[in-house]
Amino acid sequence: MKEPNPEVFADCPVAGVQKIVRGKWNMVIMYFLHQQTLRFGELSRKMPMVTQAQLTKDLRMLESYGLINRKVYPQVPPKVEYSTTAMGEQFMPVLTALERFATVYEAQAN
Amino acid sequence: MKEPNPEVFADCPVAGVQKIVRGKWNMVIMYFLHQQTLRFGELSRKMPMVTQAQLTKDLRMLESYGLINRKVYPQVPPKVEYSTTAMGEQFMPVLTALERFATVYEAQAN
DNA sequence: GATACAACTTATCTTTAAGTAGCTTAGGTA
DNA sequence: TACCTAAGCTACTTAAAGATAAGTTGTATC
Repeated sequence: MKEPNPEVFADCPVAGVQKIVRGKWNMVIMYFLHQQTLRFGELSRKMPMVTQAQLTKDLRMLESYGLINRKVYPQVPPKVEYSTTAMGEQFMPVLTALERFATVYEAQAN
Repeated sequence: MKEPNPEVFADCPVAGVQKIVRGKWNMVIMYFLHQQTLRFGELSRKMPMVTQAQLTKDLRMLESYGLINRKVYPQVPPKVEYSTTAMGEQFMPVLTALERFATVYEAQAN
């Protein structure tokens, strides 16, 4: 989003990371994992409105973006822990900014 | 996003404004209108990959959220100007934060 | 032998977002 | 008379995202 003029701005850096922000649950996941490392089940219980299938997809997506870590313990039953990466922490200001805006917005909408 | 614990956080303030961030073109529109007031056609020409129908929808959506103004001049052919509202300006930090993150992200992804 | 556990898959269905194409309006110009 | 303009609207189609429900795995306990 550096170039106001070009007709096609495929080079816009924001375009590349927009998917993170456009996923319905990504922000919530990042919020919880920013607070603490969590197992799949723990996270799932914090977000009961999200199905396991969806949560799996979203976690994989965030992992592929390098925002979260996925640590597997070879056990039975399985144990998998999720945590934010350094890059994931860099993302937090976006969430904070949105949260701040939301607060202002709700206050005005009375 | 204030409450880490509750099972259902429908009261999360972010949920209410998430739609703004989840629209594919809303950020781009806000970016351009933040720079200057623009007519529909001018904006459309800056975003040639967006059809007029879609642009109309998105502008109406942003207007309904109170982020942009729509000023109609009763002329023929019609003239309509779009600009950001005070609330719209409050939204800018979100875009800035995302832009900053995007820059860091692209740099690392090399 | 049946049931339970955690962390998934897989398949299918529904919803939402986005894209495409053509129509409209009212006055001005060729 | 026909065509052009700006800023739409309408109807339709396609694609993407999300939701639902059931099945899988390998131990371990009842």
